[in-house]
Amino acid sequence: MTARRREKAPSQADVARLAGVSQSAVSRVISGNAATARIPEETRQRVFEAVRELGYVANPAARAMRKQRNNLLGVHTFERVFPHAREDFYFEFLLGIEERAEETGFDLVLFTSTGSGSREGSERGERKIYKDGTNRLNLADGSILLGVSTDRGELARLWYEGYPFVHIGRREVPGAEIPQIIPDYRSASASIVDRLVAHGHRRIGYVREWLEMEPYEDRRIGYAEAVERHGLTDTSPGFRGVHGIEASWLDEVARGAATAIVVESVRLAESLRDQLATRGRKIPDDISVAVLEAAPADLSGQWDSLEIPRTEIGRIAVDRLQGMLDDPDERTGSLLVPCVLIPGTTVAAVSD
Amino acid sequence: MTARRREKAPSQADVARLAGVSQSAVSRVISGNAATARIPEETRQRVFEAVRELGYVANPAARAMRKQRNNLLGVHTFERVFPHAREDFYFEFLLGIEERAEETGFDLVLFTSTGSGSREGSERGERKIYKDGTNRLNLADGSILLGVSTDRGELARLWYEGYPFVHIGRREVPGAEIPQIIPDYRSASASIVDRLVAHGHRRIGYVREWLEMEPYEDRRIGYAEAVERHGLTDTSPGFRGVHGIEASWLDEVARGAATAIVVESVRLAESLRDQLATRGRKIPDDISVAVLEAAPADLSGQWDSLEIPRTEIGRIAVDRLQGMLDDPDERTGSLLVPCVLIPGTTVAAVSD
DNA sequence: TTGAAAGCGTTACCAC
DNA sequence: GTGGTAACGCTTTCAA
Repeated sequence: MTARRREKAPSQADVARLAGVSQSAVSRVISGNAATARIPEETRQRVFEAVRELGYVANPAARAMRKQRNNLLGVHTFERVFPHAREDFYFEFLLGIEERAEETGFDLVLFTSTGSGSREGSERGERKIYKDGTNRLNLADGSILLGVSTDRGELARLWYEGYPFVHIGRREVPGAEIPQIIPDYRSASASIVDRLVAHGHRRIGYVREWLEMEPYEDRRIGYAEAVERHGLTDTSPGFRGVHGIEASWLDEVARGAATAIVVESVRLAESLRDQLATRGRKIPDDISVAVLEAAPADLSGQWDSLEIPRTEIGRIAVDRLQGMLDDPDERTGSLLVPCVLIPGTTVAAVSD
Repeated sequence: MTARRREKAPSQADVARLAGVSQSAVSRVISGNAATARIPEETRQRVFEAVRELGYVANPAARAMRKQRNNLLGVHTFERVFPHAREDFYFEFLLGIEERAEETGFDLVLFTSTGSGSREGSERGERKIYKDGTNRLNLADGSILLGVSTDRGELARLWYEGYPFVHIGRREVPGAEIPQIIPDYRSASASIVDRLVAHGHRRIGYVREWLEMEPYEDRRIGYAEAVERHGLTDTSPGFRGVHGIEASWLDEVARGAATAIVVESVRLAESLRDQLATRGRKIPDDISVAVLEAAPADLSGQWDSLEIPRTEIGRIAVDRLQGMLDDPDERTGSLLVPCVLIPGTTVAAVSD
């Protein structure tokens, strides 16, 4: 037995010839469009036999061209997928996307060709949508976009051209209403504040990351609104717009300027813990701390934090996109996905 | 600014009309086939302008159909990718595949549509290549297959039909010479034995997993050959074909029946360590142990083990496949990739 | 230098 | 019920 030299895959025409029917009959038998034209069992059998004999399989390119549909969903990440996949950033999103794609019978294209291309070049592997005037995304019926260093101009153009896509994570693009699946950091931040208030805290502080992207904006807005709503005082640098942890402010905190602190990241929370420790203050006995992102439990306990339903968001993105494909008018509307609060061991009732 | 309602993407015909040239001229300008027919700068400019004005981008399906080429590489895993991606099984292969695909300007299709489809159904998510008589792999120019492929018939058929693919990992299919990228477990196992011998061990044992797949066969053959070559004695159950660890044999080992043991997996090595401990025997002081797979260092040290160059194998698979695409006659030949030995803390010179 | 025209493999419409 | 036939959008000869 030897592999057939790949000269030309058999086409419907070949099948038709062998079966002694017309090519269009073959098409109808294979596409199973029984409703339109019932084909006598006898003919069907002849066709199927020829198909088997020739090992015929439909040519997806031709089919795609004809039907303007591929059953292909694109996934465009603005950085390489797999180096990040382990950290939880892309990983769980993709998990959900894959699951849902499988359930709904779509294949997934990973747009890797749009990268910088060099081996050493950018470990970041920054990728562009439009490259030498051609938009590879068109290969797929529609795409899910995610990543950090999103090029807003590309998003705008993509949207303007009417290409069906959704973006995971909020991304503001002037003049374009990008359909987005957004973790609701804003409400989550507010709830965190509510929780602190419920524990009796009235003087609280905020520590922010240096990033100015929308997801952080959302946290800040939600926090600020809740502070306002509860009539709390916050004089922390983070609340005023400074990122990182200021030593002088921490001194004040150690002296009682705040009884609770909301922190944008685990990284900062850990640093905060250490710096408080050097000032003889313990979490949560002296100061309560809550984190505005997903925080794995570690040896010192579990941060009061958020669960970001990434897998679910991935699944939703697929459904949303398919909705857009089915009904091209549904090109609007973003979706807010709630984050649930994870109670930990770092928030306690106010002590004084 | 409002998103263009996606009626019909502009075609070359539209561009031609706007630019006042023929459609074929547009094609030649865009595909940049300057060699065949030099187009006057003036015309080129007119075309490009029309392209920009219309926002024209080539239709990949049509292009693919015409050129019989997609610049798409398929990745077919026989189980879901992402649930496993974290464990090192698929992950590092994909890392290499992605890297290399990016470097060579290919996109990647993940064949997810071929799964069972149900949500609850098979967490395993077993996937088939041929599903209702259609072979989705055809979507890609060629594919890389990996995973625990249960269905060898599919592999045989795929090969017979002449579809270009490579398989990562050795997989024996009667009557078909599947091009494979194979971690050289056989040599690696032999080297492990050599290493033990160099440390003075003459009575050694073997512990095998219950799986009977080729990768394990390779380890067993390599081991057996080395044992033979060195004229060693091995009376262990694993060497005779029994899987798992037999208590009665361990008793003998504790009494000195063997001074070194080669184990197929970390899982078994850990179990072995515990069971030796209950018999008052310590690794490596009393018994040396080496593992025939990649073993992460843990608290109790680093197993003497293998490094399986998975990322490199992923990269090689891409290159190999592209080689097959460039030259369809190169449909033969598998590739053996050496595994390097990782010295650890579990092999010592023989004590008696 | 440029344009006309022939496919590539499917699907879908329309006569028969 | 079935078989022509016209697209789908592109590339590539072949003439002009």
